[in-house]
Amino acid sequence: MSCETVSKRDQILRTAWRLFESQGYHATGINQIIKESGVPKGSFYHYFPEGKEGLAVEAIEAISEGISNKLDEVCTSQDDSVVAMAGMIRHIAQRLEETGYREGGPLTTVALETATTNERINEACQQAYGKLHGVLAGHLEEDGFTPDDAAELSTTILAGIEGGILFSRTFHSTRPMEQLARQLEETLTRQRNQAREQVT
Amino acid sequence: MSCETVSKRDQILRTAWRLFESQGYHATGINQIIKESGVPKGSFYHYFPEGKEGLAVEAIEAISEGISNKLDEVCTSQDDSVVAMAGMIRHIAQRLEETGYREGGPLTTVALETATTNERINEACQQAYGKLHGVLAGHLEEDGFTPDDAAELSTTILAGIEGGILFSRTFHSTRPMEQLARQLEETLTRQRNQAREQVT
DNA sequence: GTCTATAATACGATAGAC
DNA sequence: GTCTATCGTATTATAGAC
Repeated sequence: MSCETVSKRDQILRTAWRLFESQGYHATGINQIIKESGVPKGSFYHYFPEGKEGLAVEAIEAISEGISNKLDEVCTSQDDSVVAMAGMIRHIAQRLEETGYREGGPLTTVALETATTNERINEACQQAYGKLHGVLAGHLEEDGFTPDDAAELSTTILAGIEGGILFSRTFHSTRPMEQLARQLEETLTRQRNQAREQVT
Repeated sequence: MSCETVSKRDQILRTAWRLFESQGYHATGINQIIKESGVPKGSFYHYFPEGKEGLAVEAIEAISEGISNKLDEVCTSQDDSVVAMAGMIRHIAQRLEETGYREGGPLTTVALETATTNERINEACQQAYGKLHGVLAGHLEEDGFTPDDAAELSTTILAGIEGGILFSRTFHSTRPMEQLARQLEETLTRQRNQAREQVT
């Protein structure tokens, strides 16, 4: 049977994703993943013959797809990409709060843990963040920023968000994310208006 | 003998600090720490009866002291705190590059790994980041920002730096940190000038 | 394809000789 | 105070029955 309502493979992937997000890569063991997903160990290695590392790479790719689509969706539904960004940040803050500050930054911890210690996972993280950066920069361009400014701003914005996630998780508070949203909204709006003036 | 040129205790602390910084908390084992610091296992548990967790807390406290002093020093030596911040960011970028993107964000990874899974270490991280935030906010106030603005800006700046460290480490490039420095310099200078105008 | 039992190894921590 | 040998218990991964 290669198909069910939710395949066992997806069940493993989902559980792993959640655990990597809340605990990090090294603190999450295969035993915990199979226990919480209710899948026997043998099946796990049948679906993921490359073990924990292969699982992590696939989980990151799935996460990447999900959050890039989400970001694109939010930015498209709002004609003002700056307002959309602030909304996105507040949305993450809400998710952080709801989960007891365990979930809300799906890649942050794993990316840092593996940046210089696991080449395959690091590559997956680079692709994931690269994709996010591309989506955001694209929307900023559509919104009046020059390509160079949009690219540089995207980096700064994403860095702010990742750092905000770090602080909100560390202090168990949505405040850092809220302050970030307000600051970005203010700064970016001014910066964009300036950019638009130069064009006309 | 409780005193040498560099006590064994400090040697352990230093090695642990470096390994936690580059690999994270969970990926760093006691065995590796004692091996690289050249201290027998028995001695380790003599000096750190609370084991790995106690060691981490002490390492974070030592790190906190070091980077807060460094930040204070840099901000004091420069009469313009905004320029000082940009210099600080470029200094971190240089250290990241020199160490192959292994060192440069001493707390970032550990803080995320333990945010919701280890209360003692999380508290140590809160204190460390709180101290940094206080130092930075103080200098921004001296530099013309209102207390409220200074506090909120400090959060945003530190978040940007932590996120910048994440991206520079992930992409093995100083570019994210360089872009961040430029953006902050520009944005903060404008914001400060506006704040000063409102006073007069 | 599915699952259990187990291998091989590493972990943090300790006991006890010196 | 200093160090070695070792204890349980984790870990990832596999072998082999069904």
